[in-house]
Amino acid sequence: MSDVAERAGVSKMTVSRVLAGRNVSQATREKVQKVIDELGYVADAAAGALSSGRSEFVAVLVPSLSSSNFSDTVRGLNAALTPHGLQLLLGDTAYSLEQEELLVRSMLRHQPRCVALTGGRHTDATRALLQRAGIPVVEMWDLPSDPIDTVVGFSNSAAARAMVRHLHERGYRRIGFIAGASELDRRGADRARGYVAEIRALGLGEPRVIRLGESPITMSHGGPAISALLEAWPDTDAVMCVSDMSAFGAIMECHRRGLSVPGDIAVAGFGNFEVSWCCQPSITTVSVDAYGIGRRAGEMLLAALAERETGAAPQRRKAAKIDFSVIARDSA
Amino acid sequence: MSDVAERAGVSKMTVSRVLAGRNVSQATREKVQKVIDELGYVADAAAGALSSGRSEFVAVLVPSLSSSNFSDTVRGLNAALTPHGLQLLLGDTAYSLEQEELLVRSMLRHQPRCVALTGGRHTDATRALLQRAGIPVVEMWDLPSDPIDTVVGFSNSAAARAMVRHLHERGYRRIGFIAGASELDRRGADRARGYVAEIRALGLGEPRVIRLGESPITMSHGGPAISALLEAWPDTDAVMCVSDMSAFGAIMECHRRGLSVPGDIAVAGFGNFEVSWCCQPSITTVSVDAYGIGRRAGEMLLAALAERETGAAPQRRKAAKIDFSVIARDSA
DNA sequence: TTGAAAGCGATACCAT
DNA sequence: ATGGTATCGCTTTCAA
Repeated sequence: MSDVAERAGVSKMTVSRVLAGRNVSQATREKVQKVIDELGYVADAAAGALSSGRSEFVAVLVPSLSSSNFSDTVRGLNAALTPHGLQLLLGDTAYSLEQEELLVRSMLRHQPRCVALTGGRHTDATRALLQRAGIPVVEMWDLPSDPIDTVVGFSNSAAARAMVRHLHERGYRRIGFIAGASELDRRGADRARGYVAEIRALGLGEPRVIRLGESPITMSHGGPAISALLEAWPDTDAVMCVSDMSAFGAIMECHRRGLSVPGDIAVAGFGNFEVSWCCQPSITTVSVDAYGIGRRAGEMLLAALAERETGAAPQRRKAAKIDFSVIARDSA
Repeated sequence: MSDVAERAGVSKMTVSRVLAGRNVSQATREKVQKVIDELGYVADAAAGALSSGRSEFVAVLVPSLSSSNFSDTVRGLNAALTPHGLQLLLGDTAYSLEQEELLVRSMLRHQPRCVALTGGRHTDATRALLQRAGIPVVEMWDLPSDPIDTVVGFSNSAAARAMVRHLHERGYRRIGFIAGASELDRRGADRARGYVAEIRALGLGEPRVIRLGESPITMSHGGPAISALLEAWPDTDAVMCVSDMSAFGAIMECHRRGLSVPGDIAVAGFGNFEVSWCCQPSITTVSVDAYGIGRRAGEMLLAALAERETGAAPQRRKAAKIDFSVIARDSA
């Protein structure tokens, strides 16, 4: 920057102002910009951050980067935040709260302006870290009862219950559920709990739950899972899956077995992924706006940031409830 | 850090050394660590970067975050680099070279240790910026003739030609190709070119190319595309798709039309995505190890970094050719 | 093994 | 509208 200043015959401060786009006369600005371009000068963000005490980072933690719903959420966050000059610092927790804690700690070193987390469960240390950092936090994809700060999500359990009711209304009575094997995926586990609760509420007998495969649940888990389900409860007439991915895998397995969907067995998914409406038969599912969750979360963080900027009284914590809806298609 | 130093009764330097895990006596280390934990102290990475002149960032640019092959590549990079304390700075170029330039410029501000780009084409300004930065660069998913630095990729054109030959060997003679509408996806365009070249080489008549949909090409593009193809050339007996996603969409459309795959028409994909082997019929495709590309790219960057560390003579630029192979399945 | 001082490259703040 | 100076929090370097 000194170089630029010298060559342009101005002070460093003026160069800094040109870069920030603040009160500088047209003539000076052009003169300085010319030198910047000639030299290919790129300002050092670390120095800027140190000096101003604020970075342009937003820490974002998702359970998996290769799961289409979370990458859609990341796109939403990106869309909301990038125009404001913010840079996402992305972390993949692999569905582990410990990994999340590690990543939060590491990201906090970069003094992010705010943090977006997935889910409503975190280690105590994570919460403490975030508390101490004193920056806006948003939790996504869930509705925790004890939020850290703001929330953008929905009740996974309620969404699953809605699907059970849908299947019940369609006349299905012997409904199974295909879940992941571990409790690491809290949202998946919540869906399973919602299924069980509604099955009980409707008096549909004992829940039929198959737990199979590590998160993220993918297409390839669906086949073995529905096989196991039909083995355990051969008279099952409908299957709910924790995700459209496994629903698709389950339907493909039905094709292989010569079972018609929904004729012989109905299959429902969750998430309204692209495959659910491209698949033949199209898959009945719960629609959740993954991109919208990210977008909304981004907007809430921006609002919180703006609030601090203006020194307004810290509003009370907000929770944005995201709508979900059962989309009836061919498969159930 | 001063706080910690004071409370622990040592100097700032000692605290710094504890954090870096360098020559500090066991007793001092424990004493300092205790204070750090008590205070919940988190070192400021920006200050560290400024002082040491080196960050822990790696800039990574992909055309799309919500495309499973690129997110697999990102996972590979992450797996290779994270254990070395490096932090990915992820950018989504939306298949635009201009956007890529913008992101490179913005990321260079953080003084990344190295850069991973997708594809072999970039604006002149991007190349100049990277040149000036003087840090290791890797280009992925392609084999450019004029690489910036190192390369981890394969020839998309050769891969497409291999698939044409496979279909030819299987007896198909009237082979079409489903591509995206724009040239923005260079790798997709290369595949289309490879298809045309091989069709010509084998004397299979005029190429039959349908260009439809913006990148990233998804499942929903496949149905309309194969419809258009069959409208233009009703006697087509095999279709190659630029991606497994569109191949899947095309197959689903065939089901809807009552066409059997591959009986009435064969369909081949590209990428060996999960859907290609879960789908019924399973999809013949070109297998490319997306995760491996990322992993390998990460390792090459680490090697380049280590080289500079030791001050070794800058090796000549390396290009790692990634294998691809045609996987024959049920659909073609 | 530990400490003191200098400085990394920008911005905030106050002057002019 | 522009410039001078202190300073952000750490690491490097050198000394003890």
